Amino acid sequence: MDYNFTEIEERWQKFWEENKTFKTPEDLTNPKKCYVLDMFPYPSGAGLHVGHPEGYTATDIYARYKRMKGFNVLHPMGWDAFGLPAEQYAIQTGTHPSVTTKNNCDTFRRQIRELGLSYDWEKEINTTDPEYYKWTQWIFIKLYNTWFDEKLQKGRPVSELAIPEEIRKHGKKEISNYSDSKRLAYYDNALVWWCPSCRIVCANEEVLYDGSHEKCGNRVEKKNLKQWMLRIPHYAERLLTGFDKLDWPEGIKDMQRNWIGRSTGAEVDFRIDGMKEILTVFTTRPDTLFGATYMVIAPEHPLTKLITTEGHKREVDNYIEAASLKSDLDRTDLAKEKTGVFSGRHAINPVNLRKIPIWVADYVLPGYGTGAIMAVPAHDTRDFEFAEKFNLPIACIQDPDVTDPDQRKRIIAGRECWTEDGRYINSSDSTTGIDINGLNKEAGIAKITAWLESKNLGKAKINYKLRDWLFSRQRYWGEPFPVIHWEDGEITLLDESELPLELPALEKYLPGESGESPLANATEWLNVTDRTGRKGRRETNTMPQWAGSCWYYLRFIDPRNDRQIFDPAKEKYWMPADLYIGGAEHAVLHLLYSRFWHKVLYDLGIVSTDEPYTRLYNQGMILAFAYENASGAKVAADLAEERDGKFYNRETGEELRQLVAKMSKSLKNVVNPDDVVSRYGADSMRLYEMFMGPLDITKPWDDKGVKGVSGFLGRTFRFLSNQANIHPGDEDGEILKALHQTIRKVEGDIENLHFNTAISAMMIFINLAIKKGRITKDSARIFTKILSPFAPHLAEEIWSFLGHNKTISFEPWPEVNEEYLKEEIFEYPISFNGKLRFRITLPVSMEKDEIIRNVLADERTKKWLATGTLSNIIVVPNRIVNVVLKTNP
RNA sequence: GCCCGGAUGGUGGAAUGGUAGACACGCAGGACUUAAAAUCCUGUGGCCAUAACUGGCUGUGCGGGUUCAAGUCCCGCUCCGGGUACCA
Repeated sequence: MDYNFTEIEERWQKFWEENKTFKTPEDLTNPKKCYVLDMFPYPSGAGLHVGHPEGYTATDIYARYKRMKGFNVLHPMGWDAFGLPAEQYAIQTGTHPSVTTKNNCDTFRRQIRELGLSYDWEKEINTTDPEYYKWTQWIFIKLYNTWFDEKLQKGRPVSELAIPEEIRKHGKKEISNYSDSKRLAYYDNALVWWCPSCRIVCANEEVLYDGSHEKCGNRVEKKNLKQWMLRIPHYAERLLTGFDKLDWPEGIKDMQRNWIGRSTGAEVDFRIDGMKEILTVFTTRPDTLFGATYMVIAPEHPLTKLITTEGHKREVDNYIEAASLKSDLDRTDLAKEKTGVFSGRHAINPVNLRKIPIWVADYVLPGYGTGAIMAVPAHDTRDFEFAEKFNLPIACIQDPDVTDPDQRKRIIAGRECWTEDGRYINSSDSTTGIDINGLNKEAGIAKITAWLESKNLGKAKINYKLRDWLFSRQRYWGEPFPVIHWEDGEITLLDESELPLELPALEKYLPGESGESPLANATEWLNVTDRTGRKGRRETNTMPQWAGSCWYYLRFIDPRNDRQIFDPAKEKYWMPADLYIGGAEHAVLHLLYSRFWHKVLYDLGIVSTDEPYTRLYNQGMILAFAYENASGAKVAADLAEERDGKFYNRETGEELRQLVAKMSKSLKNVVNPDDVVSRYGADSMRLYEMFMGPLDITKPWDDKGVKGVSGFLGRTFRFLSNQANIHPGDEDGEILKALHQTIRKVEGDIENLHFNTAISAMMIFINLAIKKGRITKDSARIFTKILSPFAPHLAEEIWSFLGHNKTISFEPWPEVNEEYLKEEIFEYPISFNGKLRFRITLPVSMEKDEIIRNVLADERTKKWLATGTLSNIIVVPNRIVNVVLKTNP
């Protein structure tokens, strides 16, 4: 019988749908549960590309396997549908984004269904559905009403915030300001990145290092705008320690650790000569205080203007002005050439009471640490560069741990910078009584920090790079904030009962050039009046796209609940997500934001776990071959033809160059999953996606590879669907052994997400079975079961041939019978000095001595013994024998 | 610059320190066919020897090292990919 995949796949997709095969079990008493989660997609107009099904197939195999293992499985899919493309389209055509979104979701859903992915569609969610974003707004209210208790390291309701007497006596306004200063969500003037092309503010995270917007590639500018911010840095420590119990790739944990950027050091107070103000700096190297020969203060620092002396005022003001006009791009661009001016003022180094000049320079950033530094040019490369340029003194205070005597001389003379360890020199002072000479870095840091603390001159301090999260966008197509700004300046949030606050209908979606959201045009929606007649305006910014994806995994648990965000009993049962797969592009932002929200919800008792995703895995990117001709013009991939290892344009015959690159329209190398499905079938598509290589690596799509797996499925189908090949007798020993080896291999590989080798194991089995010509019905059943998570349509079809009328999806996963795997004999590789020479077949139970006797007795051994003198024989039972010879000269 | 990956046949890739190249593509030869496609069978890292069976040398980016034994562990590089960027 021919393998008619189209017919088979349609039939089973229909069957699963009609029978609600993959409906999530309602019974919460099964102790075995498995929540298998995909990063839900943004439904773009282009439809699915082959990168999507990679992760989806992996989770699908895992979910199907777990069902067969007796687990209750939650495997949902939904749409992260707020976002710019639908809004851009609305601006151009006037089509409401919800229309565009609905069409795109329909396409995605159809494509996903056609891949035979076993999602429970009753759990489908859409972040743009008011019934969904109602709860996004609800969480925002929770964030607003939460403060972070440093002592308990825990978020708590603002109602539990103790107001200090000091504040209380200043009245209501001060009290309210005080709580606002503690809330996890706050509204403030912020110097923010603004993309003039998208007319939107961007989070720091969305601005690339070259100063361009990651979404559109255009240059961003700084703008001062009133914005909503979230105090994620409060959770920095918890976000770091949370990793300990997570089964995540180390690389992703590292990326998040870098992003959080914890650094330990000390804050040190410097007196300013002739003023009562104190200049506090943060340093990771308090041990180098004796080498601090000048200070640098950021132009934006509140003390900068104050400390500047009359004679330097003009110069400093000009510098501040210039720095404020510079975009951060310029600031980074000029990184190679540092700039700065002298303030005219000196600070007093607390360790030796020497006066050191205070400079103003923009290589010190206002947002990190205290916005001012002590400069130790001898032991910090940036300070060294600056000092060299402006002829500032460089005082080496550390005899470096170097072997090169010339280098050591240069360092001690202050002609070269040394940032590693060494022994302190010139690091004592009789007036202040501190002395760290002779110590190394670790001991020096400890001693100086303790001394600073004892003299009340400073304290140990931990700093983080992580900044407050800019949480508003000047856009229409996002969640509206449940916020009203009153004419008297008060800000109130809607009551939970007033949610959702729906997006109003608009005629024009274009945002204002000054940073006004298009919602400012929705007059009727915008203006509100309270009972007392006080007038107010709704917040016109909307939430960023991250908002909806921060918590969607929670709504999947109970998506139709209209009274609660979810039923707590269900949350307790299903959380945390046992497996979460998606692209590494979300390694930092989505995962960090999402963990942050989750921890807040945990602190408030809304969720039962501290972390949302137990096991995370990143699929690699799928690249594709692209072709260009001699002049560099791209040629569509399907026009390229290979002959003798060279590539030619099928139509013009000109020679082409093959490239491997990301799929893109401009390279004309996009592979459309629909084409693959119609040519080879969904099962082949699934199998190829998994067979290409390890899930986590970047790999190129090659149509020829699909042929390989499709051939395997065809052979399997033809072999197992032919009654003549299925016999009623006892199973052949070799087949039985291979079958059970295959079960074990496939099971272990699925658990480890090594799908490529699982597939190759199944290929090996089928090749053997075909060679043998027949197998028993039992073997056929077992093989069909282990194949079913990978190629579910085909497996269902064969399962029904084998006489079953129920779905294979819940058949128990076959057990490995160790009896069949036992070996009587082992073919020992015999090597001489590590080089394999020949093999001897011996019983597995044979003792070492006996093995050695057998090896020595072998005719072929004599030949090799003649090349040297026998010195040792290593026998690793059932593995290898290595004869060690001393070679004759 | 710093952090993290990676480098294995013509290609994608396999290998708990123990038989390198599983499986698949491609290629070559053969069967079926009027022919092609499809399908099936055989071979396939490189080099050398042999009529052949077979035998030898060599081989996992480069250079060292540890070990009876290294693709795998250690040290030093090169190149490629990802992240990050004056973070004090």
